[in-house]
Amino acid sequence: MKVRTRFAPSPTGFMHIGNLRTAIFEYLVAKKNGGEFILRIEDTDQERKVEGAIDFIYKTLELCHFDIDEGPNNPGEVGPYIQSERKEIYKEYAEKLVEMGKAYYCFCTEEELNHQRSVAEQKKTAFLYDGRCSRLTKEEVAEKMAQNIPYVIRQKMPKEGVTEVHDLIHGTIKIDNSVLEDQILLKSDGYPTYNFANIVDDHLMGITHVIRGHEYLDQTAKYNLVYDDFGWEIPTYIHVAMVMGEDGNKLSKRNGDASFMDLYDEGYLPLAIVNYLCLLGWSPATNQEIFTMDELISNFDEKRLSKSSSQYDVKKLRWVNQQYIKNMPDDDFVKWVKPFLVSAYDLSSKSEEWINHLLRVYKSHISYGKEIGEVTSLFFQDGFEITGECKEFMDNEETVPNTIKVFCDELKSIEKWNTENIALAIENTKEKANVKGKLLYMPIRIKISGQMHGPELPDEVYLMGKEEVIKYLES
RNA sequence: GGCCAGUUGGUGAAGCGGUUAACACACAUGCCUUUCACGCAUGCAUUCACGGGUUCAAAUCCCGUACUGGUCACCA
Repeated sequence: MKVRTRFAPSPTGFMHIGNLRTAIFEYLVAKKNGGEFILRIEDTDQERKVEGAIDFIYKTLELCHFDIDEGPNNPGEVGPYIQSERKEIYKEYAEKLVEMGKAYYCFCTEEELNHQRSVAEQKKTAFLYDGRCSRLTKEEVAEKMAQNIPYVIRQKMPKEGVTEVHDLIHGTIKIDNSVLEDQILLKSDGYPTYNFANIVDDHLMGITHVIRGHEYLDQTAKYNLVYDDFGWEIPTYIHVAMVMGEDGNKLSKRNGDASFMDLYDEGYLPLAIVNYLCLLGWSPATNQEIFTMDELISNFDEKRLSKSSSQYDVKKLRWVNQQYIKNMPDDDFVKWVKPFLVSAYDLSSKSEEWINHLLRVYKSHISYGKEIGEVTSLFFQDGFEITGECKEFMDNEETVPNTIKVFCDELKSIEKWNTENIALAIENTKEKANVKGKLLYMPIRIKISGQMHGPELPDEVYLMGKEEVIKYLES
């Protein structure tokens, strides 16, 4: 049987990093087995629906290089792929269960249930729906229907025994049936509950591996009971451990960097994010850490997924991202970072050539796109003060004034402004001023930038521009 | 509160009864360099949440305790 996995997000216009990680694992399981990856939109909660969210999901998955074999925008045989368009299907299946005697109509109102719930709470006992509507006679049901009393469809759950859940990484889990409530399959608005829609869709769409967050593990017993009632084959379950925030708590939207788009906007490369996310809760059999998508597919092994949750760590993400940056050809790098520089500074007076030179110089200095702004700030500052260590150096070394004077004269005589000639000017200064090492470089560096560090001096001088440098040297 | 799962250094983790407890990030130090970054080198868990048991031998198997997380909706 062909392996089919699915990614089933809600259309909220927001891609949480934990969700994306689940999608990655789903994608890898499918592709590793030569199977198919399906996108299904779970919008049974109409209130949370956001305009354009489907395109947003497609865009995100495309950025991450996931090929969607079937989905709302590229349907296959088993559509529709949007749950709100499948409303009738769920109703049909729910009613089928009623006919089979495995489910029943329930006319209890929410108020009644809430009341019962609060009574139970006062008695400090767990509340489970008592199943009173399952005892309604055919006639009573017909009568209530005729009166148009709103109803839900509930599944009859066994009251005794245990239900076993087989999970690929957790093994067999046993859930006591006595804790299971007669679950609602179809809501009074005619929409299915999330769980029921999931089961029906997964079966009808031929999903073979259900990969989802650990928080669904307990609920899986309820799933199995529905599969059993229909006589459907239960899929392979893989419950992946959750991702925690850097503070050890669950990731939340509040935490800005928990969003894929936020990371993307900050200049993290989608494939680097995917790569990093894979390493959270999964480890390859070898020590390799940087993978192409193809390598990920061939190396992935769901049996090596971790049982315990892991913490999101930006520092490691930065490192992974840096590896990707390092591996980019220079031209690609320039093309990619430029927008981040553009959004940080006004570059209207700068030439294309200048910008490219600057970006190349800083390629090994940044670990994410936005960092380019911080790291190049000395070329965009409006003047500076020489303080602290720098001032101390300038004041205490006798050779400083002369070195600067000599270098300044050398620069003035340069005809073609390029790094080679600047390097030559530095060479000449070394001889004429008879200084070398720190005493040669530092005075210049400090005088033109107010800092003791920066890129290679010829590059720094070059990028600063002749006029500007001479202005600082003579000040 | 009931139930379910998890627990190896600051972080991600390997480990599957006998290893000096891999590897990576981070951190520290050193080298390289005019400096920063890059790169390179070295160091960083006497111990695997804790307590008991099984065994010649336990991070690895069993039991209990603690802690963490999840779950108990006409939300997904």
